[in-house]
Amino acid sequence: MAQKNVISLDKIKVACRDCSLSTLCLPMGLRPDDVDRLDAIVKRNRPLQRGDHLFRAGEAFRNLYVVKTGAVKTFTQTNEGDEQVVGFHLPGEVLGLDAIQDGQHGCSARALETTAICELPFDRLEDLSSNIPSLQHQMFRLLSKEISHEAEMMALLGRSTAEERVASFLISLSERFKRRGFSATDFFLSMSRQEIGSYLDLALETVSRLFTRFQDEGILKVERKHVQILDLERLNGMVVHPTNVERHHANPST
Amino acid sequence: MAQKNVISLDKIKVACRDCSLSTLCLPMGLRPDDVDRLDAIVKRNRPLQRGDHLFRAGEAFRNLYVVKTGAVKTFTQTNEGDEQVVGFHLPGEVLGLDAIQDGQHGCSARALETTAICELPFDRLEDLSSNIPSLQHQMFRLLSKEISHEAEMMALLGRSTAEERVASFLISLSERFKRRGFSATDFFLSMSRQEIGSYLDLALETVSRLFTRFQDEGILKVERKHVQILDLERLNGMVVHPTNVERHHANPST
DNA sequence: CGTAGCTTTGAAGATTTTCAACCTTAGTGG
DNA sequence: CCACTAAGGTTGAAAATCTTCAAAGCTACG
Repeated sequence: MAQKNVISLDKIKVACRDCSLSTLCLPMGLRPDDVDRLDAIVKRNRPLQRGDHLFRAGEAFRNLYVVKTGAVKTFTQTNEGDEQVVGFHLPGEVLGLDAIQDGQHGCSARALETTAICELPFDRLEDLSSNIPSLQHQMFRLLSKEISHEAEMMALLGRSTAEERVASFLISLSERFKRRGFSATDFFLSMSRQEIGSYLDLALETVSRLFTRFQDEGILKVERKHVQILDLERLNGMVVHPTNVERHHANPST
Repeated sequence: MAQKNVISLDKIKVACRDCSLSTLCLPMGLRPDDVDRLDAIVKRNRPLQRGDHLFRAGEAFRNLYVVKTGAVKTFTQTNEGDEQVVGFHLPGEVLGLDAIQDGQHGCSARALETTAICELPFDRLEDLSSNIPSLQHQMFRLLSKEISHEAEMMALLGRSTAEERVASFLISLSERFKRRGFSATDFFLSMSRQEIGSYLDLALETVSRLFTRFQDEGILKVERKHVQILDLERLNGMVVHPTNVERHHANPST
């Protein structure tokens, strides 16, 4: 036990610097000593292999998880036995936020490839947040960000043709890779066409066909899991963007 | 000023008891004096009329809002000028949680009918949360609940035929009315077919047709905005429910 | 090298949207 | 009090989109 702690204390800091730290702290700085206090509660486990579960629907909620490297999918299963992909989680992104609510995971999470994870015991995170106002603020922002992100996803699933959905999906991946320092135009999909389809509510064949079409149109180069975006502008042009400015058409009440 | 405060102090408590209180406090009790401290920051404005804005996309975020009576829709506008309904908010439900993230509202909110609202200044709520651990916990739960709720919505939009979507929509309304003490089987829709369609990503005609069909099948009685659910069981049977138990089919990794 | 698991592609079928017309209700003003 | 209008709702038919079913190709792994 003691030994494990000694070993992990160093590792923890390293782990924290590149995952929980960037997620929880960077957006609005904590004081260095507060960062250390946060570091101290982070746990880092051995990497997950492709197909390993991070948690399962119905399990008790204890930790938030931050993806360090690799990729994770979250999903539910319907009473008809098939899987519904709820989300894909890339490095720097947090899982488990939906489970705070009732202390139980509402979906399962599995590694799509070899994946390193940081573990944040939620009860300790709450204690810490009580004592560090700026951490509390970060936590609120983190949760809020997740809400915004899902609202965006809904808007995407909401107003979209298959073309728009696949385009949005690729743009989303591109932006998320970019934010974490990877190439925005050349990356590998860690998920199958099936999983993409489940996520976007499209048949896997439709996803495949769209990839092919985008390639024919010179927008992409796709070779199985390897995607290169050749014309990001045209891809962007396919999706309907929400504006922040409300247009004034006759207001029913005034 | 002084007079306004005197007047509002009483009103506030009443307002709080039936909106922010039930949302923020009831799920896991705060101590009575803490409830009073929460009460003290709640503001209550004059009711909104149908069509009035509660906030607009792009505005600075200052407050969370709790619907006391009535109904509110949130929506964005696309660069093509049409409106995308993001959510409907019934009594007891909270708006604005997505805006904590970057201090700016990402969608607009408008009253669908005459609506009373409680206003919670977020900065004061944060201060209070720092000092009242159980309130902080409630806030985390509240945010998490919103995430879960949106994940559910995504799952709904995700794996659904038009029939499932409309059925789920009605079930959702039914449950939310029930939770707040209204009839679960007899209610008025405060939104138009157009708005329902926008929310569910269906043409308004499709929504209308489904209502008609459900009525022909004896599941509903619909007369414009007035809906009666005659066979909730059959309605439930239409939607694919997520299970909490993950089925074991061949695990790709083991 | 063979098999299993993705992926791609084609063609038929189902669902949903679009366009258009018509109906109903509530509100307005003659 | 009634006709008129505007907004929302319903209904039908054609067109577009997406799914399903089926078959075949490709890769990776043992």
